Amino acid sequence: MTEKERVVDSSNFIRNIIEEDISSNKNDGKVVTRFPPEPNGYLHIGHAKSICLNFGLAQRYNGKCHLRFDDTNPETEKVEYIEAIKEDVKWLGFDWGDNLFYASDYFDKLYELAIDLIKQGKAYVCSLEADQIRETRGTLTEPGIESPYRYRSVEENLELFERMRQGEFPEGSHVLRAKIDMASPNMNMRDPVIYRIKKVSHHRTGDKWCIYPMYDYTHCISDALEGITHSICTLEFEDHRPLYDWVLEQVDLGCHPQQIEFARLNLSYTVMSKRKLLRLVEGGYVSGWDDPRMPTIAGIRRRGYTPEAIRDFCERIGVAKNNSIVDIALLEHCVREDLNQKAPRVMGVLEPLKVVIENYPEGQVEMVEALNNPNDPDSGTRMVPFSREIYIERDDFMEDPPKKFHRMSPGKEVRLRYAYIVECTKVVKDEQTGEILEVHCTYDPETRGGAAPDGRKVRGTIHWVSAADCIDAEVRLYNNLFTKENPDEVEDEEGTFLDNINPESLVVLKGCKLEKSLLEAEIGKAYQFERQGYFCKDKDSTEERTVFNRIVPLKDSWAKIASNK
RNA sequence: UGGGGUAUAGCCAAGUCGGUAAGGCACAGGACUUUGACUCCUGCAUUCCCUGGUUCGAGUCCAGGUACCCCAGCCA
Repeated sequence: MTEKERVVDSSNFIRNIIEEDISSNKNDGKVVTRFPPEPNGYLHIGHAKSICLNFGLAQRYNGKCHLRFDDTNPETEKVEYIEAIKEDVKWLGFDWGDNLFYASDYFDKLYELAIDLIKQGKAYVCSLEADQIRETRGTLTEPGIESPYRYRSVEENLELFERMRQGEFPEGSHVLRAKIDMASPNMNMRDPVIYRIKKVSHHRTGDKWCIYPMYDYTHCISDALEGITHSICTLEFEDHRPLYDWVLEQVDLGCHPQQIEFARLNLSYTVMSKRKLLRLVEGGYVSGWDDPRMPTIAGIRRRGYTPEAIRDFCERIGVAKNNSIVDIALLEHCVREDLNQKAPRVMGVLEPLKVVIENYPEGQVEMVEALNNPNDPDSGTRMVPFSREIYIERDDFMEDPPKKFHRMSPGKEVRLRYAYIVECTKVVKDEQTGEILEVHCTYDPETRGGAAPDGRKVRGTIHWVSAADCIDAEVRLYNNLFTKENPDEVEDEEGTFLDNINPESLVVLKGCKLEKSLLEAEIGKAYQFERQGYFCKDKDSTEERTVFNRIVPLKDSWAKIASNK
């Protein structure tokens, strides 16, 4: 383990539990976890926390982590999601090996065990309608009322359940319920439904079944069948733990995993629930599940975030039972830290301003040598064309600059990175509007490469691109999707999180001028545009059109100073 | 007014047997700088939700409060 890794290697309560279990030789010292998504949507960074936790624990303790699709509700699930989820888990850098499972693999066994429960008198077919079941469940403060069907004979239950399976009854006419305690203060224990009739075909089992088991019944048994030792889930399942344990005690599979709950991830300035994410997509507020502003794994990947950064982030946020909202700045920090190490540097001008170097020979082009990554001595150099007409960033020129402005302004010297030291001699403006059209400079031929042989100090260094030798691009700048740390905080009662969408979450820049070497950039590969941020080519790029995404901007202490004025 | 949880800095979060508050992010200074980036220094909780109690000693133990989150799907 390197020094850096040790820094973020902090313990958490789950690791403590597992370490105690290992030292007491519980489960023969083995650790088997699982990541159990329902294939009814795309994964987001909250799932990444769970994936990193479960797979990470397995790695750390030489165990295994299964990928298991919790596919018990065919109405909402699709194979398309299964494929997307697998891809996301792989992209994050985890490997389930042979341990790919589906709850639907266990439908036969689950059915068999349900019959067992009936025979034990622990489950019964209830013929109440859905709202009758709801009405008799009681409230948070009042106990429920027992179903009139609660004491049906074992024979009758067996027969009815079999007929449910055969498809003899319409949806909603009967369910199988566990017989526990209608007066339990825990609502989950008030004779929960464990099987319901759904006459829909399943994406894996086809039309074999028309009854499907419920989560509470399925999940614990699936865990036990797979020999899971630690079944880690989020806080809202804490109330379900007694039911998890109850089911396993009744069926006795010789394995009783321990359910442990932790707090799900919330991030500032974004939303994480499947429902809200779906609304953003369906309402056209974003371009799709992989819109680079989305906190989905697909969005994050397209944006250019790296799996390494995500894993580091998940390590740093820790694991606890506290409801919390993590500052998105931490995620961005992790992305910058990772990209700073590996992203090749390049020059790109986002909002171009033409500069003419008056004393530079017309038509001359010379190649200047630039470092690919000053922070990585092994990254080598590249040659960048320089000529009489170049573009610089509009922000890097001010006709009448404030005190600490170290960039280009009339009469002041500034360095063009890797090229020459220049001095602004003239500003050309539109006579009508006063807009600055171009700037003229002279260069000092003695300063090739940017060094001053006489040792004179030049504070500012700016990036540039040769006008005749650059590519035109569209650059998409992304900002927080919402204007509020907590998007659910709305002004008036009628409002929703959608009212807090940041109108500047996407800013499209056209006519950006990029260093020619970017022509061959592969989609998704991160580059640092020096002094700007990290960018990657977007999949929307074509032969005719180059599109880059801004992954994350560089920190900008000048912007802070300037905005304080 | 039932049950289950959680409270340590602006945001995360560690804190085993009670021994005198880790770390990261953010923020603020400074150094360095051919990226106002990076890196490097420095600062940032006399106090752990509150009130009592036990103790030589309490974030840790005890008692009583308070605040917030979750639960009444034939969703997971």
